[in-house]
Amino acid sequence: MRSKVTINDVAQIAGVSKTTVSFYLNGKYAKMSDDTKKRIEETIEKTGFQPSAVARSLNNKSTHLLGVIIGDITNSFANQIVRGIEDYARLNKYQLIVGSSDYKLENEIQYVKSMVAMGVDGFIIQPTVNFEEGWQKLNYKDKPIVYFDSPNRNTKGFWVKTNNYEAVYEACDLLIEKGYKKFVLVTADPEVLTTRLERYRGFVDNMNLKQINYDVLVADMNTSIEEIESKIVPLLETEENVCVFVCNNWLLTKVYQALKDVRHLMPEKLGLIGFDSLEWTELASPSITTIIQPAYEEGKTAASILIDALEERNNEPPNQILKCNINELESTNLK
Amino acid sequence: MRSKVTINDVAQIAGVSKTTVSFYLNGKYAKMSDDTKKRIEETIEKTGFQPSAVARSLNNKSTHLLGVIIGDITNSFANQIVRGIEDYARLNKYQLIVGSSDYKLENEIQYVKSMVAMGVDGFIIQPTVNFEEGWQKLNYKDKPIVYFDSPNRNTKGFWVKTNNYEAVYEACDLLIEKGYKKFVLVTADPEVLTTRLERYRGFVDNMNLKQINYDVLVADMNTSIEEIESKIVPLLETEENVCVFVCNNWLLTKVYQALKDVRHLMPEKLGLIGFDSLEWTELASPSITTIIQPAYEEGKTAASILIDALEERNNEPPNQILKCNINELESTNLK
DNA sequence: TCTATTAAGTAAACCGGTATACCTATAATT
DNA sequence: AATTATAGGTATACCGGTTTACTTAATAGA
Repeated sequence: MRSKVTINDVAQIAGVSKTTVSFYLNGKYAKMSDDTKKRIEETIEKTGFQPSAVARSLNNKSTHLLGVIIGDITNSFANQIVRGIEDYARLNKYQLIVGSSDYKLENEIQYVKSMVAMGVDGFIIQPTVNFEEGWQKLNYKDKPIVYFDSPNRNTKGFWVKTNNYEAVYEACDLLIEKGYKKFVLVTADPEVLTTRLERYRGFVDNMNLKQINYDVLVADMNTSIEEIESKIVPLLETEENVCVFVCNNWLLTKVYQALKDVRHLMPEKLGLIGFDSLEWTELASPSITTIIQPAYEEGKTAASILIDALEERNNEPPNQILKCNINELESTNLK
Repeated sequence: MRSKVTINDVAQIAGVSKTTVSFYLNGKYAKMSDDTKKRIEETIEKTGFQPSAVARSLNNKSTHLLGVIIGDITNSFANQIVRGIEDYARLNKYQLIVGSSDYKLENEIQYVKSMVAMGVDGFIIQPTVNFEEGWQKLNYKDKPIVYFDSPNRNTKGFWVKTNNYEAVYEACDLLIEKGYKKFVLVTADPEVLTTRLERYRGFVDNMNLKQINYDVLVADMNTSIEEIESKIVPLLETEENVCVFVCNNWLLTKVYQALKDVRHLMPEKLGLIGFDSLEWTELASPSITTIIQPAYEEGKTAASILIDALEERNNEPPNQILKCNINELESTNLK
């Protein structure tokens, strides 16, 4: 049994050449009588024929496939982005191949290679700092690429980002005004991601300018809760109005646990602010103030930039900076 | 400038026929002198040639692409599953096309169609109740498919599920032993998903057998927090040791909010148990006991079943039931 | 010395579409 | 009546690989 019906089958059954069927498929009805058109239509309906995108791609060069490489799909920020990309892509008849790099260059490169082999039309990537170099070496000159949060100098490179520097800077303004005196920045290695670096700088610049006392605690996935605890809790004995500023979502969870024994001091003696909208930040008591990035919008925007580039619509300046919002809740409500 | 180097370019530069290059690419070195082999190798290295997976797929029929359709990629259970699939797939040189159905049959079908057109080798899907019918109608006899949590009667259909019935049954044993006397089951309509029905039965069977007093509260997305509150809180006046058993993750969030005013009664007068590992359940105070499904493992298992089927390795019986674990935390810690 | 075998390699068909150039019969124009 | 235009349609090359059947020269065996 033939499992798959092809354009040849349709042509034969409808009694026309495959050229005509191809014309029909592409809406080129000019050279076609209404009768022929109807016969083809019926044959397709009857056989359930669906043209092979693979065969199509072979001459088109376009697969209508987008390569999406993010750090980790289980991260809520990342998956909201992906969902944004997906929704926009679907409306424009594109599909997504998705890969998690675990923030490692080698994985990014591996995915880029296999996605190119697969024929993706372009890329959307949340890159690690050295990605640009690796990308240049690969020399895929004709594949457009959109970066998240990491402007690049690549000719064909577009980007979308959020105003990390300003958002953190302004949050610091707010917190200082509220009356917090001593700050602890908790961040993952700022040299790995542009985002982290920008947030770090927004924080440090503001602190230095206003001559506020601060510590920086660099942590990673493997840093234990206890270690974080030991770096923060003792400060509460010697300092007034401490505020902990956590620079990404997965670290916030750790810090929240580390503060277990001193949570009752919030928001007066201890403030806490994090990044991104996690389900629990609003449910916690006290609820946690966070800087919210418009992740879904970022995804949508990235997809629109890429697809516009692919289809050579250049309606608007491509690169965009989206604004973060501060969701002020109880954890920083010092009066 | 030719942007993409093809097998013909390699053949020409290396001074051999493309047949020979193709043999090289596929590791068929039998008909090849060491000298030729080396020349091809060098040419490929120098030109950065990468064979087009699209062209390959056209005769192979295999694209090494898996179609993954889940309810919503932003749901933590779903994205853990996807990550599990991804990791296993990558090791086996498969890539993923991912789509979110929003739990709607029409979207599932739309994705299935476009993924088939794209040439995916098989599917992994978290199906809605009527999916099976829609799938049968499409009649893609040769596309293997793996279902989550919904055994099917489709010849080519494989599945992975968790032991919902047993997990709930055993959790009830534990809670009863702890000393809870009166139970309230909060569930979404059990007739809609197999998963829900199994959990419901595990609960009811145990209660009936041990002749424990229980209520069942059926809620949905639109049920208000107040309504849930009004059904549970009054019980605390008349009953001793009430335990609320919530049967899925999004309902747990609602119930947790509904219990806001009586949370301090936990775990003594009021117990609370939920489903799935939500980030906040461990962070809440008191922390919430949940039954945890091995989502990542489920994804991995699904991928292994599918890929085994595709590569016709039939090492082990394909369908699998994975075990849930109870993560006992403070909310049920009655002694 | 003559035949059989083998090593090394290639021409060409094919996968399922798209696109170009070409064909033919009829209608319209001069 | 002869020429041109047009409607309707097809043959064929091509995209970039894989695979089958075939060729040729060198070597081994009898």
